[in-house]
Amino acid sequence: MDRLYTVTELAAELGVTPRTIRFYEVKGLLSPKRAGTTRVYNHRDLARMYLILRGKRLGFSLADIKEYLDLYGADTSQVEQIHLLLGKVRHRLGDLELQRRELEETLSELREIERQAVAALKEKTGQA
Amino acid sequence: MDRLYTVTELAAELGVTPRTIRFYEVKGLLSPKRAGTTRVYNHRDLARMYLILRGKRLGFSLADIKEYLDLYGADTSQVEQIHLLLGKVRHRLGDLELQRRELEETLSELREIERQAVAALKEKTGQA
DNA sequence: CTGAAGGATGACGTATACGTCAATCATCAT
DNA sequence: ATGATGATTGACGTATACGTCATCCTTCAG
Repeated sequence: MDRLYTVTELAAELGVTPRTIRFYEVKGLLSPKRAGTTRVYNHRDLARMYLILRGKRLGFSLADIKEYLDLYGADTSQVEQIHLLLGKVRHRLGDLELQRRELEETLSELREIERQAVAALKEKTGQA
Repeated sequence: MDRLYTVTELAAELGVTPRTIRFYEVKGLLSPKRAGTTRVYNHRDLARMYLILRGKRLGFSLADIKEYLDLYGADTSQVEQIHLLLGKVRHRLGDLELQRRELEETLSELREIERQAVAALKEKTGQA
């Protein structure tokens, strides 16, 4: 149905403040249509915001995220452009795969701590 | 061999600045011994720094990381303490597992973009 | 027509995570 | 003894990512 949103509505939808959304626009991450001076967001803007927020949860800076967003719908009209895109995509894939490895390590360490805590608990509570 | 380090040496070892390491101390993430007024770091401090830096790469704040570090070697002398620890560990495990899911999503999206780019390239370069 | 609600644009403030610089102090070789 | 080297403690500066007004416009119900 291609709903339209004001900043406030979009913000409410996403659990952020309007200020945040306007800030992202200043930073070049969004560029909504305008009805006069009023910002009007559509489903594409909403989708973009989801990507941005996920990027943030993954610990990326807005600058990183901007580059990442530019990978979607990049210009592939010229072979040169595609090569450039591939380079960037693969670089980012490398970053993410490193992050995943580190995440896995951290997860196992925490699980080990959990295991030890559970064991200690069993002992203390006399469940020999 | 239990080497000892000055701030500068430890910083060089880790690829950060001495300022960073001192800053972490102010924030309560490290507390090296002193020889007079001079900070002296050992292998445990080095290991702690590795954990801190990994935490940063995963996008956590220093405050988060401090809490995380406190999970290692937490006081498990009392059942109550263990329960508290388990709660914190499991909370953090939840966070990390969410992050992993989001990371996987992002990875597949990037791989899809990569796939499309490669396909477009094949077409353009006439490799029908 | 008018006033209240909502949106826009600055401008300034704040927390985090350091960088940079100055002044001081301790130590070690010559 | 001394001066260069390296460490310490402030204090201030900076980039990122917003929060918080204040002020101004527009619009729309009554």
